[in-house]
Amino acid sequence: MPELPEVETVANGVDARVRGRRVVSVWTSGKPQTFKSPENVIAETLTGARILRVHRVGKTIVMDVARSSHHKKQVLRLRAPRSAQDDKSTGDAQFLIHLGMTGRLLVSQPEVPLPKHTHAVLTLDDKREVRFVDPRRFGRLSVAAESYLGPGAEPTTILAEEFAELFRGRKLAIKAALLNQSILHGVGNIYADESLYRAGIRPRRQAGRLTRAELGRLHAALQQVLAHAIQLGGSSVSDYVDADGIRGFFQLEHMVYGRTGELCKVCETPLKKIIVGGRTTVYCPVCQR
DNA sequence: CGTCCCACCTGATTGC
DNA sequence: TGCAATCAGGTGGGAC
Repeated sequence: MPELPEVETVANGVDARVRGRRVVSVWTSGKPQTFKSPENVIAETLTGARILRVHRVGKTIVMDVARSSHHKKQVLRLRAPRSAQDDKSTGDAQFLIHLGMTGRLLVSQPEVPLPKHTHAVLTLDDKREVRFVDPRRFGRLSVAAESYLGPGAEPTTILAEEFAELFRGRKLAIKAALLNQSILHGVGNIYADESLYRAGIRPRRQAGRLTRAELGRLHAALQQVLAHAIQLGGSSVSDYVDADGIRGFFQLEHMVYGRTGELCKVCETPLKKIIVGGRTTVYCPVCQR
């Protein structure tokens, strides 16, 4: 379920429900590849911690927590070697949740049965549970001591000049560049195709060869599409739901994604499907040049 | 280093 | 109905 608008919707929903609560216990599934930090480190970092807020960086959900001083000592003792930097740390930490393709982060009453493929449960001081559920197990959980910023630029706030600069000299296709999280973070297959359509640019065009005008259109289209999708709670393509179990509505606004062979809503030409950057890509051969 | 490609998983849908 | 093939919102590591 996971591009920037969906991740932001989930993060905001979880934030509204759990901000200020304390984590009293942590359970993890033991499926090794789900955990980027060792499971015991995740459990020990979060147990007893207060949730300060939940937000989004790129496609990653970030839960800021404050640990008690007693607990902080325990966790730091596990990390060797210790540095002076660690000793000066505030005792705050972050729980990072990447949803992969099928991950969900849910806040549930304890009597609601655990869904199949649940990989982590944080029990809160009011008995409710934050649950991470992920059938395909492409999602990842970790904890970090420092504030996580992510590798790429933030698409919702980047200025047009800086945006254009990201693609200078790049030989890869513009669609592949949009998907590359170390260039720009948060954009995935849906919003790459939708923004390229709205900007009138073919997905296979070399990123470094786009004109300044085209990059200006792409910057504007991408920001509009992301803002509109966030407003509608994201796109529910199959089973994506927010923290309340409610589907998004941006899928009703899709012009190309998932519409292979259907007619372009502007010129009525059949939409074409190609593979770019290893991903299915749909575009209008007439409207996109 | 930049770019490309495939493996990593389960489940839903399609096609024979 | 049954079973195999195909496809899916994403990455990360290895090859070139």
